[in-house]
Amino acid sequence: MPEMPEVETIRRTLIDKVSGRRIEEVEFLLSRLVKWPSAGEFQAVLTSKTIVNLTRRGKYLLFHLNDQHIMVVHLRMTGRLSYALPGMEMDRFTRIIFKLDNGDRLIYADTRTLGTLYLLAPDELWRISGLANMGPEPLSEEFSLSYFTDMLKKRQGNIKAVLLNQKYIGGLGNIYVDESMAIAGIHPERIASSLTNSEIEQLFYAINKVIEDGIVHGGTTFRDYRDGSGRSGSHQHHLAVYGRKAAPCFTCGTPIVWKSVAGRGTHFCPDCQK
DNA sequence: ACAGGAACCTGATAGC
DNA sequence: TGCTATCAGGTTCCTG
Repeated sequence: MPEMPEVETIRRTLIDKVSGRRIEEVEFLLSRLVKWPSAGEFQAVLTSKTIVNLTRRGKYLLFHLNDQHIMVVHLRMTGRLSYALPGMEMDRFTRIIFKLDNGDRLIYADTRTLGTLYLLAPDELWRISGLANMGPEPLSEEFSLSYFTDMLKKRQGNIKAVLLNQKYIGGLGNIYVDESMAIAGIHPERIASSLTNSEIEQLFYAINKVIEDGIVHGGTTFRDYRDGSGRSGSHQHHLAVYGRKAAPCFTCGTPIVWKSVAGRGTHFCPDCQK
């Protein structure tokens, strides 16, 4: 579910609360979400460790611990991380509970249970291929117009598939990809290498703008997404095409088309996007 | 390299 | 009301 703006919002709403907190106990309601090491070892190593920092790379959250280990969390489609005070009602889909030294809890909840957790030593990040092989992120220095241009010129797949591929750009997902293409006026089935320099520049601007706005608005809440304090985002009120199947395009009034592209539900204006 | 589909899961909703 | 089909902010693996 969450894309870079949502994961970044979760990071920002959690960092001050969890930093400096010692994990006293890890309680599993569903231990199979831990992919490395074994659930037992994950629990044993994590217990009594202190969280010293919380960072993000693409859609991954990295909890840095005082012994240099890193707990890596990927929320996939419906994962949620939230900070809970004593007496707060438990999320119905709570899967893992981290009990903290001040009596509060960090809750991992996940409806579809597709999320993944890892506990790694600093030199073990290669174990997560999606993290190790991730491309540059929007809004970063590495994600430059020249990188973007050179990369697209080499790709023969459709632009939608390329933008979703985390090894080329880290952090984009289905919503923000559709929005970026809408803003740039690019049809999702265009072959990436066929884009002109002018189109590439517009798309580059659109991607950065859409991600920046998404962060400013605290993410997009369609159904499951909540930030670290349990609050919804508001970027859903600023979407041009995503979730607007058959509704009139804000620019030309033509009904927004829904079609499966690159294996994902894709929204676009057939008139504005060429 | 790339496309398409399946798999991993559970739940909400639309349609009949 | 109730049953069925479809879809869902992701990623990976397999086949062609």
